[in-house]
Amino acid sequence: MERSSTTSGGSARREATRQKLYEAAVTLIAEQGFSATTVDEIAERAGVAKGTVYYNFASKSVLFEELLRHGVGLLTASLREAAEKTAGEGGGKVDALDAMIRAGLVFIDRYPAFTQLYVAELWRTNRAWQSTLMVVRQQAVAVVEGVLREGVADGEFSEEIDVPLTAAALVGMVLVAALDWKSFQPERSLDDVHAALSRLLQGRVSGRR
Amino acid sequence: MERSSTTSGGSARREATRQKLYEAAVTLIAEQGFSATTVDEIAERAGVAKGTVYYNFASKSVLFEELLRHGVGLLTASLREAAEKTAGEGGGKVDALDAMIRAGLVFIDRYPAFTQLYVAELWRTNRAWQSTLMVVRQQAVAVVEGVLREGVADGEFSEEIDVPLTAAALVGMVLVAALDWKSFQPERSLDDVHAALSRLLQGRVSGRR
DNA sequence: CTTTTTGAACTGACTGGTCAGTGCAAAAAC
DNA sequence: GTTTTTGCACTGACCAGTCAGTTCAAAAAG
Repeated sequence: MERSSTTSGGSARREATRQKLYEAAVTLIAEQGFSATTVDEIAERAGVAKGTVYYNFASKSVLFEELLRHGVGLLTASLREAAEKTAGEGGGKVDALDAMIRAGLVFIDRYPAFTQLYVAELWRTNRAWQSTLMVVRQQAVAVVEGVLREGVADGEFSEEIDVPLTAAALVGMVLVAALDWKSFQPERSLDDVHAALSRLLQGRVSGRR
Repeated sequence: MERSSTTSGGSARREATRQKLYEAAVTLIAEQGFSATTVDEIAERAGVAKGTVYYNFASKSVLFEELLRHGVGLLTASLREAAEKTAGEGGGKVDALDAMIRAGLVFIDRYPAFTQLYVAELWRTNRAWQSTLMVVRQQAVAVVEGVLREGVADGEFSEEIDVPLTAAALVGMVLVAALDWKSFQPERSLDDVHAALSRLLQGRVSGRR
């Protein structure tokens, strides 16, 4: 008998069903929230019987937790890749941060619903999946913190910066700007948004051009 | 007889009950989300019977909407005051932004639950109070946008900045940094957090001290 | 001053509906 | 032959909203 969770076990067919369920759940939960989304809705949107949901996941919360892990895994990989690429090209840490901002924007552009849902749940307390969220948050923020720390060590960034706080602020800057972009002016191009955030990152806001 | 507070009649007693319900609702909804919070819980925490909730508010959603309006009203007033004060002191627009960052932090420090709940609901779609949220969001962001626009007009900020996007990014920076502060390192002082964000705002991250 | 009336505010048991999760036999896929 | 999916009926808990009745302070009447 299969156990859910780890990536290795499932057959290709099962994996496809799981994927469909993730996709259905992510948009519904992003729109309505976890509690307001019913398992029947998820099954219906995925084009699958309700029993199948429970054959593949132990419960609604477990489905959600695995969805979180899955999504943040993608984001983290993408951020890391961006940072490593600029390092390979001999860019400084500012370039690495800039590349990560872009990677973040690309991610949000591709998976807006996931981002929405993540933000909505992250700072809640007293929820079943709280510990999962903490782990998953740390994974993503750690990549940014890593780059900041290396920058301080290199002398590229001031020693006075507060690494965890600055990392959180940078993440927040990208997150909120991107969600606003998607929600309120979706016609803007990614490059446009990226340019605005780059400018802010590099302190080129004050002072004439 | 007492005659005070907001628009339209409402006895002092009634107003006090409403206030208790707001306070009970804000923490519960911040912790658990709107749908997962029951009216019974809100009533119990407020020390009031369930019927009283419905005597004072037409429905659970209406209670929530009025809570949102109430909270964002406080924030907006606080931001505006901060901006005007620096203007009176002859500070530049960067000082105004800095003062608003501080005002934002003070607000979040005082009402963390409200902030949490606001963030969690802001980017959801298809919800009953969607239009309320939009109005209320615009109120707050408009204050920041106003200062940015004035700064561009004065020549203090580059003409190339994208006002709405930059405003969103600044709000996000403060929001996420503050929520992280409250959630994960609550022992930090407000000044500490403010200093870190100021540094980021003024582009004093890169380059040795 | 005392009694009666009024009505706003509040109460909590109750109702009708919803939903997570179960059970299982049969079909489909592999 | 085994794994996975289906379809559907069922249960038990939970919950938003209702409503008939209670409380009580202040106004009106005596």
